[in-house]
Amino acid sequence: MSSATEPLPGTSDCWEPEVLDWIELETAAREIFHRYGYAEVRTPIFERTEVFVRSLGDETDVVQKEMYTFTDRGGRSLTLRPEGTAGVIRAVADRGLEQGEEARVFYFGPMFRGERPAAGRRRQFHQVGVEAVGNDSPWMDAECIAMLSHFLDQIGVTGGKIKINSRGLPEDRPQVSAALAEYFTPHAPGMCEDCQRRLTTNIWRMLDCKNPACQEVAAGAPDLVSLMGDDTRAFFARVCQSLDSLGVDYEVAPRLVRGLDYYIHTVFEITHPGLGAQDALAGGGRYRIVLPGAKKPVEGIGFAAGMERLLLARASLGRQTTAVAEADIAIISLGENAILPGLRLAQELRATLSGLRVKADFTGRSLKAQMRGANRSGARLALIRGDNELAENVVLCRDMTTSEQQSVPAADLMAWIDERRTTLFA
RNA sequence: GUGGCUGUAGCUCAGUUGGUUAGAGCGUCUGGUUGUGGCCCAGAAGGUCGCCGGUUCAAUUCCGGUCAGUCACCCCA
Repeated sequence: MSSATEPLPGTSDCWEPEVLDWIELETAAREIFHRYGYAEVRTPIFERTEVFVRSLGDETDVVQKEMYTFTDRGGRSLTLRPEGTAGVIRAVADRGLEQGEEARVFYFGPMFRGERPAAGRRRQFHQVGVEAVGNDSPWMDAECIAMLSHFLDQIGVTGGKIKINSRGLPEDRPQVSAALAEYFTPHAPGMCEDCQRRLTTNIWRMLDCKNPACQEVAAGAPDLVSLMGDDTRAFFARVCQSLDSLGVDYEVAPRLVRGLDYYIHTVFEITHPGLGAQDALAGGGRYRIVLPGAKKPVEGIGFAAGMERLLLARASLGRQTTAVAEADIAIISLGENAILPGLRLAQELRATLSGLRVKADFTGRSLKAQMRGANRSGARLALIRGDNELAENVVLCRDMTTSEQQSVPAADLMAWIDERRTTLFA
């Protein structure tokens, strides 16, 4: 409403208790990925523009129309990261990998794409991702997908569907594209405008058009993997066999195409019915990236999951966010003389009774008003002092649950609370 | 970037077939005798009816534009 204070389109402010869901998600991600021997990495939120252009591919939609790119004071073109992989690969390359050395890392943080917001799609969104860099093993792909599945189970996002496919190697693509062109060209007049355009611009995309008529045509398209080379087919077969052996539930999706150019071999995606039109929870695959100035490409496997979407999917399963009280102990000071002693008492409590949340009221309002505030804060114990208590050197302790209260000598207060700690703040 | 729907108090929404002081519930604040919360009762505060322009004697109500939200397309997490 008040546009001056509203966050920009596609961005939002996040408050407790939602913040607690995010922390829980991050904690679960750390716990799971550490279990697989991955280490957390934090890379910058902006990079030189070429890092993304070179990695994602200059023809991709992300690069062509979705990046937040700006020129800095030194005249360099910089870009707010639209995804996590490119920056992580740059960081791994910068640190250097010995021959045969692997880097297994995970990350989370904000990503930026200048798209029109929709359900589950924001301009600033957040991803949790992993990258296993410096390997070319199909078993690594299988473990990566299994790890993603494990992570989803752990955070309570059930009901997702894992779809996998192979994009083959660059050398496999000309023959696949040719076969697609041969198949689609005669059907093109009956397909949507987008697909007629894709016939020349991005023929692979014709496979996953959502237009019903196009889907019907695409359903009869040749099997891509069967058109690829022996090694590619063997690689993909190994990935599938490994997943079978691990008991991971997945399906091969011959028409799964992903939008970034760096993918080779295995690509995968997890969709979830609780999400709406943007139904991808997570996506990833094997990639080969050539960084600006690098001689050799870096190969790895990874995925990224949209954190907003993970939370949406979990909410769609009926998972409630648990509201946490603001405070365990409320300190109420009546009259000006009591305010500074109240401030000091709060500090003493925080120092002595670690883990308890203490909120002091310095408004000088009526007892009634301060009690109302204490109640609203969820505090289980109210510590009240006015001139009378100060004169007698006691603190009036009120149990907000039972409404019982008693005067406790100030000198005994810490011990008094500590004794009741488990019953009061269970 | 394109299209559909929406835009009235902090929140959820009524309402005016265009006509003086725009309503409810929830929330907030104060009070219901001296210093006691949650329930109840009473009262109060709080709105340029998103913004700009047009039509009209008169617009929050009609029209246009714009901004924002939302959903969908494109694409992706």
